[in-house]
Amino acid sequence: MGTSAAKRGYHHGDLRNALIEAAAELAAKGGPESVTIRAAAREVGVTPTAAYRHFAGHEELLMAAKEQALGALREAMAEEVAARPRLADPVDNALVKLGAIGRGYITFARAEPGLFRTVFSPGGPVLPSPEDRTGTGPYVMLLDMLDELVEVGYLRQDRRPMAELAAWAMVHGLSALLDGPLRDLPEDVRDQAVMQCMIVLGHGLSGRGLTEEQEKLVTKGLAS
Amino acid sequence: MGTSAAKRGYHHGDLRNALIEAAAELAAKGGPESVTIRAAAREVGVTPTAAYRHFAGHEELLMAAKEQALGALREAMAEEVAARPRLADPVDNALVKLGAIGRGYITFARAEPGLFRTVFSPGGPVLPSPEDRTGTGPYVMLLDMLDELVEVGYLRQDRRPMAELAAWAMVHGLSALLDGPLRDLPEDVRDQAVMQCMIVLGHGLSGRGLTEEQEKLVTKGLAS
DNA sequence: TGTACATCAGTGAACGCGCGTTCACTGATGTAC
DNA sequence: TGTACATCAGTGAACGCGCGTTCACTGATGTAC
Repeated sequence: MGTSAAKRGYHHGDLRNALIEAAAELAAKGGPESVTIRAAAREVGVTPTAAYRHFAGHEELLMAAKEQALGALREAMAEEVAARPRLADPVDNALVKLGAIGRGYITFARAEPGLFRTVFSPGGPVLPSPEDRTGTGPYVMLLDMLDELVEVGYLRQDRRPMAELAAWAMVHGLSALLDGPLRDLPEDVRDQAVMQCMIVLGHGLSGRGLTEEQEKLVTKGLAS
Repeated sequence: MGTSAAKRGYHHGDLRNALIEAAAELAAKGGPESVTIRAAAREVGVTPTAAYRHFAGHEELLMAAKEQALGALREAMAEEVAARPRLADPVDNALVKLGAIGRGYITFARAEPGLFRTVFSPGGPVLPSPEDRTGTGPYVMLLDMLDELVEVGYLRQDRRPMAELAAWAMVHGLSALLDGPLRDLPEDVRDQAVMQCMIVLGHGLSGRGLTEEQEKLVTKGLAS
């Protein structure tokens, strides 16, 4: 028999994936706290005990939900990037990518707050090691885009290190704030805020605002 | 009798505050999920029922813990700012403040992850309304500092709107990431990341990196 | 100054809830011969 | 092709846990007279 067997009778056929899907739905609705073995089993129409045939325990199911949520983020970002036309000017093209990546991230966080929280809940996935640039994860997309910014001459080589962290921080921070203390902001103000943050980030990556001495002041605040 | 009465015998004397303090300690140790009426009562050495003399229910205690945590953040930031010497050059002075505020925020998040998470847990405090600039809250400190950056001529008047959101987003994002996917970063890399983010933010606020056309590319990705 | 009494601030027992997890079990499946 | 049997994937009942919350209560406090 194939894997086409839906839930019929006693044997489910694909319970593991059904539970993962249910877990992701729970996460989408209520965040990571809503992901429980009992709730997932209930959703699928199966006894909680049955879940233990496929998962060692609650933690393993939650991990699967986190991966699922991360996958959804990846897709959302990739879509946003793919939706942009390729521009002739290489600098322009790279800057558009920067905007697309940021927008994809922030838009996802707003559209799927439960999943977004799930990805970044305590004990979530750790930064992939720098060498591991295989795959098409969100982080890798970001790294490639920044490398491109260097190649086209917008981002100075010596400013490339850690640029990904600054970009990520800006975009992640705004996403988190819009789902937190800024949640009551009117729609149009929110949109403006997103644009403003991307603009500040764009300017900031260029490194054309501060003198070297001023940089020291911002980071240390000790020298004169 | 004064309010100096410690927990003696049947009557506690200051149970409400004792419970709030216990709630804050629980939050510091285990984040907002650890704040329960039963645990707080246990900590104080009192029956859970007693707490209902002073709080309508669990939510009210949690709110108190959030306020407590926010107060701790405020103090940490104020201390960091106060620790900087006043510089003669007004631009330099404002930039130092920028760095101090950011560092205070990020340092607090790292030193007290439980409290930091509590402040920003779902249902946390909402952004104070723009008119309400009384008090010495973290947000007000930020607004004042940015106004100063305008006065001294570093930040262009027309870039002032929403600059606070960009600054907050950068600093908040890094704080969150360092407690999340970046938690395994070695100490020195972490420090460098903090500096890099503050530098990018400093450059970014100046608005001297992108042309107007490039700004549009980053925010829209549609024009040519 | 002493005493009766209202009020306040706690106790102790109990409720129902949803959770994770384990146990002995049973129905369904597939395979060796 | 048919059948015995091992194995797999579920069931159903139960456990203990910590939680929020409510109930009737009681010890301590302070105040009117």
